Amino acid sequence: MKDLASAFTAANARVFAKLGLDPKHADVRRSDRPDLGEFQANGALAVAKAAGKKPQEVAQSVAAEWSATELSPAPSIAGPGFLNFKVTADALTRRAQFVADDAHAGASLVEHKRRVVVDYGGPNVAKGMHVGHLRASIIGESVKRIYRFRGDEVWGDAHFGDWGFQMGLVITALEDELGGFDDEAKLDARLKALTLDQLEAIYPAYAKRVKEGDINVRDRARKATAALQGGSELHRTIWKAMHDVSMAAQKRDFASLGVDFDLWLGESDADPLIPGMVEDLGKKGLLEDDQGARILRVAGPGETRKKKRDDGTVVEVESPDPLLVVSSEGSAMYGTTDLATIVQRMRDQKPDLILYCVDQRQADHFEQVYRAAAKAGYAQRDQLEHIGFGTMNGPDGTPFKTRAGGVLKLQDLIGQAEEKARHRLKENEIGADFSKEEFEDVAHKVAIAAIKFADLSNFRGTSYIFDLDRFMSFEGKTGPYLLYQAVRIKSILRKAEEMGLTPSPPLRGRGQGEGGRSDAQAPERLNAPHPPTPAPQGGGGVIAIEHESERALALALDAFDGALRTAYDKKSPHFLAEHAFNLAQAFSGFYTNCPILPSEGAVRASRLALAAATLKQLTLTLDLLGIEVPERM
RNA sequence: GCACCCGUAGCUCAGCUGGAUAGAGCACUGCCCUCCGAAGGCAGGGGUCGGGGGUUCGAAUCCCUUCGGGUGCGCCA
Repeated sequence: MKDLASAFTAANARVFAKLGLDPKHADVRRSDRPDLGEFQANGALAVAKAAGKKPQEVAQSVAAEWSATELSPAPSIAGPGFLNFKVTADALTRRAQFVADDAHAGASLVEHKRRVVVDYGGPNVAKGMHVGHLRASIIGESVKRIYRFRGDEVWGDAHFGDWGFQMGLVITALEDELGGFDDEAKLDARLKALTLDQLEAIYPAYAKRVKEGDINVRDRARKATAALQGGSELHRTIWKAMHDVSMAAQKRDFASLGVDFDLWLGESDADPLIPGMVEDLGKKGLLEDDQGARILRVAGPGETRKKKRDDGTVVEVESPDPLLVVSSEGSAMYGTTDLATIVQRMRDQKPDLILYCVDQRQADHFEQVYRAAAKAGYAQRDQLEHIGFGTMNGPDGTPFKTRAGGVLKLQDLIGQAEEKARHRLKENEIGADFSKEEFEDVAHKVAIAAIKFADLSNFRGTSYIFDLDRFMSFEGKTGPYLLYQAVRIKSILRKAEEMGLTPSPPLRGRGQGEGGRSDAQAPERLNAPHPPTPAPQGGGGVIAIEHESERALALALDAFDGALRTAYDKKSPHFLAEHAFNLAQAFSGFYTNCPILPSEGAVRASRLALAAATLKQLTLTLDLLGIEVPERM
């Protein structure tokens, strides 16, 4: 069953077609003038010009043709030709009942199922997870869930940063620490004792030295990089130890964030494909020698820009810059690895689409890689898409730093949020009767909900200011508020059960007893087959929409599919975050104005069914954002 | 220097394939708990949508220009 806006649009398109008007202007959407109608169509104005008629006349003929539909009475005309619709109680009730009975809460499937790889997270072997990885992980996880939920076949890939110059740099640092790698036993012992904390300390120190012009370190690190990529057994052994210790720590961090991958691959996994790929690129005549390196030009004819050189002179160069495929040291660069990863994915997953959920600042880089892939025939340009996002900033508006100026570790950030959650819970006298385990579990869920919702309620493309106090507030547009609303409904449904009231079908199916599970189960739930037809209606909980607040709630429930489709099309979870908040608010109004348990008979059954449907859809929406709802809080 | 992104209420942000009176949260003011969780609800004040010009019946939205902020620009990833 279609959502109401789609049903209206389809019906309106038929009317347009019948009148000889272009149906593409027939779009009907939720009204932004609720005083005039619940849905609106503005197409009469646009189409009037093309048809050489007056907007008012077009609107009148459309309105006249509409009179017979069951969806709505004939629309009213306002202003120069706006059409305003009000849904019939019948149509709205049917829709609400469908959402209540549907295992997917009214969400539609994609028309054409695609195979999609979502590349996100992007942790770095030599750097622990910090706040910089937060957005990539949170947004990517949500995009992955949204795509999967709509019916695509989806692989999430962590794409570890475990290759390239950074590895050579850390190996060089270790060489200095040990005074060389000649003593095998010493090296072995050192590798066994290696921790991620140590890697985290080593890497920035050496990166800084190179950045400050230590050519000796730079050249040794480049040689070490080339040796690693060249298959040196010593270098591979050291790399493996670093890789393993880092991977274990990263997996723990992802788990606590509620982020999970189908593929735990890294840049290194694409390395075996590089020699063959470089050879192939050479054969295709795409590579050129340039200052000792081999490059692949991706700019089209006439694509140039001006560039300022270090000496101050300005020259005209091609744009985008060529992709540097092989460095003058003979090693593979970032772009080379990314290109090889495309080859690998096309071979293994055969995706129709690869989404890269990576910082917006890398837009130019991906443009180079995508163009190179298209030129080489590895993928079509429109199969590759960069889902860029802005930075998470501190109060000063620049990328988030700790007070000391360093990066904040992910675990410390989560810990801070949990601490605030504990305080808030205690302040509100929640959880006094909880076991320690449940209390900690709730605090963790509240913390994660706060962090994720704050991130996902902003459009991904823009940067936002991180303010933990604001995010952790239990009031307003926050994660904790949404959890509160969901938990409040759970509480009502529990009471209803205690009163011996027959739970309606959706309550049994999903709403109750679903929380408190591990994160690992979330993707599995979303993998559940999407039923092509709604589940049969149960005996209890027949919905009847009477009160104005019930109407508002039903309209909010109906809007889920539209929000989901927009989030999918635009790869922007914030449309779903917005929906979750609207739904929670609509429920709150309903809760205030329409007593559920204190009412009786059919009214109570209907309201219970509405509450259960709301919980189901709210839980599902939050799940698509990667947010878990506790049983109580 | 060139390119891209952003500038909307006191603050944090939506809206931007052009459409009616520009929205939300916080903060502020005032109401509503003998009633299912008030972590709530309702009402109100608050805006030259950075400035200027243009296209259009109609511009926060499209084009040009200007100012302010951010980011990127081959041997890091």
